[in-house]
Amino acid sequence: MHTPLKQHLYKILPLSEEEYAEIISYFQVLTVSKKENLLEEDQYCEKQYFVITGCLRKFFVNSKGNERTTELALESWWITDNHAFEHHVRSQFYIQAIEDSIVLVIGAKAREKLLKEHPLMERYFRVIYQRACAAAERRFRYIDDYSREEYYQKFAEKYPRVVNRIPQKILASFLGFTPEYLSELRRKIRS
Amino acid sequence: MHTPLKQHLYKILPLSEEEYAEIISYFQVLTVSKKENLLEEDQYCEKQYFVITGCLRKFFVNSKGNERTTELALESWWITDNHAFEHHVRSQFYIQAIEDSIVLVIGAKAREKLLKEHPLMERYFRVIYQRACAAAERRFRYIDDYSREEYYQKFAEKYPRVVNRIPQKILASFLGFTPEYLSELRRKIRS
DNA sequence: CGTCTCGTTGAGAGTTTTCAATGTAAGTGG
DNA sequence: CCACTTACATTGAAAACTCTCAACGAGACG
Repeated sequence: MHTPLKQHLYKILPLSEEEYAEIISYFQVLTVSKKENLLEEDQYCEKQYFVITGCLRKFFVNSKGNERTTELALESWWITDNHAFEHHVRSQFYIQAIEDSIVLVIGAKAREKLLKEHPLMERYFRVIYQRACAAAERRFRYIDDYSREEYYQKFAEKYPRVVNRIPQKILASFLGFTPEYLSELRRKIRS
Repeated sequence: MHTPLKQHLYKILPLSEEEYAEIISYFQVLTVSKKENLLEEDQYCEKQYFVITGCLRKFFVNSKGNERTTELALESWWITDNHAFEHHVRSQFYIQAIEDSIVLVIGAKAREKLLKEHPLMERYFRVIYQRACAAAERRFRYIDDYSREEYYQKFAEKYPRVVNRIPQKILASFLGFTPEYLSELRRKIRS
């Protein structure tokens, strides 16, 4: 069950089996079904999630009442509301399962203890966050570089698994436009 | 000269004066004048920068030949192309001084050594990157939540220093629209 | 079989961009 | 310090893009 996290850790850190076993004991397994929320707006975000199987998303409800997806997390991705998590303030986001999923959970206090007891894990999370930053930087670049149509096309080429897996409504809200407009783009591309 | 970094470090880590002195020895001071590039497209990005005084930006040239600014770095901010920096590939970005600036520089190899000799610094960078992620998440939220007009207004309220300090052309390219449209918005708001 | 959500379609309205022209501020060399 | 040059900011009109709204069809699920 913990295998994906184990592999993820080993790719970044040299760990003994013993140390790995101790580290993994800080995590709990959680099963969530489709559409279930792991976090809701106005709640404190005390946890960080690592996706074993399935798919999560982070979204918020905008001023017009529409859901806007800001992040997708597939297998072996971390997800949380980092701002709320670090500063212990209420979240402005929801974290929801797109599919039935299995995730690993670690609470804020447990993570603090983990980092204290196993300083190597500082390196692990440093690398994880550094990569997340790099991904965000490239995403800003993409958004800016391409028209919505090109952006959708590039995304579909690069992540066909994602496009075919998640509802178009969610994909549209992630790419930054309306479902109707996404429909129009798809038709345009088809012909 | 190193004071801003010293304060930044001390806010995150408990350091002895000796350890601080060793750490700081990994950095070099660099003076750049307005419009000077610290990084150019197609170069390898071997360095990471910390702004002491002045202001830097990261931008790229899009398919239409326009400059799009993806990141601004004022005093006590870190900036680099994280993707190119980590993977030792050529960058798609420029890093340029908006004003005459003084920055601290650390190279990729020096940083690896620093992290090895002073594992505490893993924690420092973990926190830095975690905050950068949180900032990126909130930025995605803002972009999605508000119309361009509202986005500009919110930004101007929140960062008046920035708005009054940098050329509108750059501000427009950071906020994601054309300078002409920014002009129009400003007039609209004025009246 | 109903019910609900999701995806599609089309028309009209609102937004943002493009392009070209003008005005203005700032930097440079004499 | 002035004259010159260049880059930046503004304006307006037309074109392009994207959204809203309302309606319909298809599939999922109880």
